Amino acid sequence: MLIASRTGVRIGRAASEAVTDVSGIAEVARLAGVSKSTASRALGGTGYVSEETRQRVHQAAASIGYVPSTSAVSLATGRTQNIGVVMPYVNRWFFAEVLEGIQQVLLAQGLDLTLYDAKPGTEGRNRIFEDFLARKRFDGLIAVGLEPDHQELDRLVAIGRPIVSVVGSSNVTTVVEIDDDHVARRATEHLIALGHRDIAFIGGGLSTHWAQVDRRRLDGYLNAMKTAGLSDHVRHIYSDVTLPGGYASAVDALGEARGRPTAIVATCDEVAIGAIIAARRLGVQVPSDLSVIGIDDHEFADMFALTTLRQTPREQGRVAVQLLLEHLDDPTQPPKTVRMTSQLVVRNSTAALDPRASAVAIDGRRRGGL
Amino acid sequence: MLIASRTGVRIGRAASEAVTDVSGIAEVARLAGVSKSTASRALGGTGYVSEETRQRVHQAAASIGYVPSTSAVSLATGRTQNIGVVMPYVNRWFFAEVLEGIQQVLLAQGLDLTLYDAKPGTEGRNRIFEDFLARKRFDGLIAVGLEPDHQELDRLVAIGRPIVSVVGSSNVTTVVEIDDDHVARRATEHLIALGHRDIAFIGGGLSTHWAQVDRRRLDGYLNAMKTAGLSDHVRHIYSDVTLPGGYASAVDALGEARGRPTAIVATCDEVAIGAIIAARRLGVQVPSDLSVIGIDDHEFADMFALTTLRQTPREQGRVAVQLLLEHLDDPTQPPKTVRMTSQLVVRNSTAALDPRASAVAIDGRRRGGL
DNA sequence: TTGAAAGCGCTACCAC
DNA sequence: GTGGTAGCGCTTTCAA
Repeated sequence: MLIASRTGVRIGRAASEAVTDVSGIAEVARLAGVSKSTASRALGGTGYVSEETRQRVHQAAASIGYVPSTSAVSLATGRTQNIGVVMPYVNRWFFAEVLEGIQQVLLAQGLDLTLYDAKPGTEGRNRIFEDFLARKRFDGLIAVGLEPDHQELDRLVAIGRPIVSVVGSSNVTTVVEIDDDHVARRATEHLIALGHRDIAFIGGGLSTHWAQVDRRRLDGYLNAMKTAGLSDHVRHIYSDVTLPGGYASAVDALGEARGRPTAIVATCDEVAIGAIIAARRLGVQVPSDLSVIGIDDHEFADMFALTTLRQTPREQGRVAVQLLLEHLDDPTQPPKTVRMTSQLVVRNSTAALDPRASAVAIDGRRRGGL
Repeated sequence: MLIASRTGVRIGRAASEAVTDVSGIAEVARLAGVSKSTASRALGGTGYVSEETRQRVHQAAASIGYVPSTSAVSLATGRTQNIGVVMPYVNRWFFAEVLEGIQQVLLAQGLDLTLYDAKPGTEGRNRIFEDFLARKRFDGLIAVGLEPDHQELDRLVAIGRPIVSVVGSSNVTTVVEIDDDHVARRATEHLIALGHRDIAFIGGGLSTHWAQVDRRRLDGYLNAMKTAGLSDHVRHIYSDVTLPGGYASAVDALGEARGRPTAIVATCDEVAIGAIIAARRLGVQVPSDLSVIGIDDHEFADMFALTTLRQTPREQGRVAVQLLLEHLDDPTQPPKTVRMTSQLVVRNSTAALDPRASAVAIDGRRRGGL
């Protein structure tokens, strides 16, 4: 096709451009026998147009397959009909799910989605904050798990467009999130209720990005342990917040039977699943030797029979768009925080503590303590 | 805003727009003591401007933090400085990797990325092809594993913008891909060289989307088997092309020792890893009882010691952008096909066939044959 | 209810 | 080298 155009492009080009040229709103107006303004009104649904003209204009538009030029519309109205989405990763379950939720409602609304992949510590991230966002090629912004630093936050505010954060813990923008502290606490309490005492927390620490979320979940774990009088049993296994990260850290931490926790609270399902795979590899039976609980309800959770606290990032994405659109309609609305609920899904990775295992664990602890 | 504007916004509007107005190129020009045209030339880098004026203009621009209006620029130049990316999934390793590769070079080039998530069989996909793409909010398009049907392909061509496909098998657009047939053949040959005869292929079939890629890989497997005189040993285990899909199908297929293949070629690493997890679950030792080879070199491959044929989707994404930009520079270029190489990565999921296992397998086959 | 005309902010052509 | 000026394609007053 392109090859063909090689020989006689001049003509092809000219012709094709002529076709495009001619199919503007002016042509629609001409065909319908009205003025540009009337055509615009008829098409846009704004202002008074007689039903008859409206139909005539619409037919004319349809007949030439009229599609308004987005840049012309944007220039004239100040609206881009486009939403920007900034996130640090797109290759992790949570982020991909949120993105799909966002995309889904944006498509239904006829709005475009411009993606900014702001991976922490990259040159690309700098450029996004320095150059890309300033272009304001969007009517509003959704920031997913961004955790911007001070400077970045300033930039964000400076663009002067409505922003909704998903997992943002921001007091300046509207936020959609779950109560991380509370969720981690419930996860820990589930284990405590099963009789576990030597419960470790795995996650956060190696990676810098999830710091805030991880910190809150760690706090939830610590609070639950403290409340149960188990502060002495607290243990934090540092791990990258990825499946292989959880695997690697768990392989290290679960190697010897002595001192091994009887249960693990993972900062998210990916880490939990990594830990389960590690346990299997080490011959540690889940859940009889080791209980594991996660947070997410990841798409792999079912396959690993993982007990977890379900969150629905896709829904969070949908809600984020909704809030953003509301704000676009009425910019006077103050920022709000929407807390999504989360539900315990019990599968088969957690079980009541085996008395013998307990004895070993307690023994291990004693030895460690002495 | 809209509500407000009805009552008395006139003022608010005017004021706020005035502020925006003032930081346009006209203001830059005024500050630099030159005309708008000169300012434009100085900023755009096009046309003759004395070094001195250029500096003065740039300073003026910097002093007020001038950022050109993208819609105005687009309208005037016909260029959007934006690239559209259409893909059916964003939550699968391959697609996420390609997307990151694309984003990476786009960011470096100062180009925006508009994402269209065209999940097969959804209303959203229809809207993308019917409405969104027709808006041409982009200078070019990258289609990743899209496998459009006839009608969709027509739409694609109709938008009249350059297109590059990643995994597209298209004769109308430029394509970046690996040689799926060849890669699957090499995977199969690796197993044959290790002495395996009962080699099954797992993948494709349940899902419709990957049909073409899967078909090509299946063909590669079939060809290798045929060449080795093993056509009688051919077996296709149908599986969804996901990790849980591979797991579920493998659990079904590997249940009984009799008739169990001694080796598996998976259509991709996700399926391969699913199969490995299933094998472990069933007490089938990998690689002593079962060899598994994949295609991808997925981020989990190392953790499962998976032997695989590496492909680098991120690089494919980068190359796709490069090709697109070249085409944008010189639209007369005919479409081409770029084949990325792929390399065998031997880890520990494949091993030479154990004579005893072979006997059992052959026995099983015999029984099946009678 | 409709049409004329004035921009939206920028580029690019054409004189100077 | 530089400065007018005419659009890019659409929306939106303002009059009619």
